[in-house]
Amino acid sequence: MKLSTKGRYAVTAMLDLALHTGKGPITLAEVSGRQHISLSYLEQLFARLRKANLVDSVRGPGGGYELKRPATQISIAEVVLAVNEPITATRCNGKGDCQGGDVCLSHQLWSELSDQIYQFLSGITLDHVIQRDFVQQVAERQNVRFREEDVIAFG
Amino acid sequence: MKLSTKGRYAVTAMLDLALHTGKGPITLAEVSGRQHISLSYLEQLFARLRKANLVDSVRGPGGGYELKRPATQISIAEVVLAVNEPITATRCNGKGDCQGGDVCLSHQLWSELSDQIYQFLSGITLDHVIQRDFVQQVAERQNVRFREEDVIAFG
DNA sequence: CTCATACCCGACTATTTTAGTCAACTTTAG
DNA sequence: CTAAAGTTGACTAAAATAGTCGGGTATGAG
Repeated sequence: MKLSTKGRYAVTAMLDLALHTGKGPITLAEVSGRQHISLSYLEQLFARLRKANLVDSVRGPGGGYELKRPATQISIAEVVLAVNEPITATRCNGKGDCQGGDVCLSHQLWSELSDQIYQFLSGITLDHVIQRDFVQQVAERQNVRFREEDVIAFG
Repeated sequence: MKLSTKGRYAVTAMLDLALHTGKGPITLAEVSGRQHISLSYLEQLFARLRKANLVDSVRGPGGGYELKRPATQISIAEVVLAVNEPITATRCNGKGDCQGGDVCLSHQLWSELSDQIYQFLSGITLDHVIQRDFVQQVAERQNVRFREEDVIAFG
């Protein structure tokens, strides 16, 4: 699992699509304008998103992209994986280069952790993020108290 | 929040330290040998880990590094943050460059998500990773917690 | 039909990050 | 003193990131 600005751009763009569903295809130009991501870079990202079956493309005038599945059915993990090369284990690529259990320990530990992060992000859909943000804004408007949930949830 | 090979190296090295506590300081040469990370690169990483108060250094012969706090008190999030520059928001760095709420939406959305990942990794300590079964439990607990929040927020 | 719109694709490039090298220096145990 | 170890800074090669450019191709509106 890898999280970088690249994944962030992809997720942001997908969230933009999710926020504007139901009005037909969205052009990348619109996304570019709204989210300030260069059009050409978006084209690269969406080429991968399309290959990963996360979006459908409609060519020609009036065309654009739309989510292939509803926002409730697309996880953040899927989006991030779609645009990122799988992380390489640099040495001992599972081939058996490394002798002794101790040497492979690092990869084992990391892969253990990486799995957990993946599982976590698999549980968050595009819809979750949009709704959370909405809640946040409403809460802000109502001048509700400080973010107590975080303390409760993760303390 | 950013996850790359750099963070992985740092976490791996810290796990190595955690696995060898109680026998005095560990030299970077040892870590390098065991985890196959170049000594010079480890030096760079540990310079940051030291500044972040995650490790203590002992100079001179017989010296090395040791965890500043017990492995149960150091989270993965701390380690990753220590070695990574904070992720930049590229445009509209909170200064107010961007007019209109719509423009800043992307950053809001991402920061929302980034927070969640950070909270998740804050809940995992070095010790948790070493005791593998524990990781599973923590992750499960937090996953459930996250979904519950959504339901509550919505309901 | 045709033309503008929008996706599609590959090559190229600048910048940043990653990963590592090298050399000089400081501290300190023996 | 001397050798072992951390400390620091300058440097660099390779890769990833974040684009740009320029030409395609499909297609719906006129």
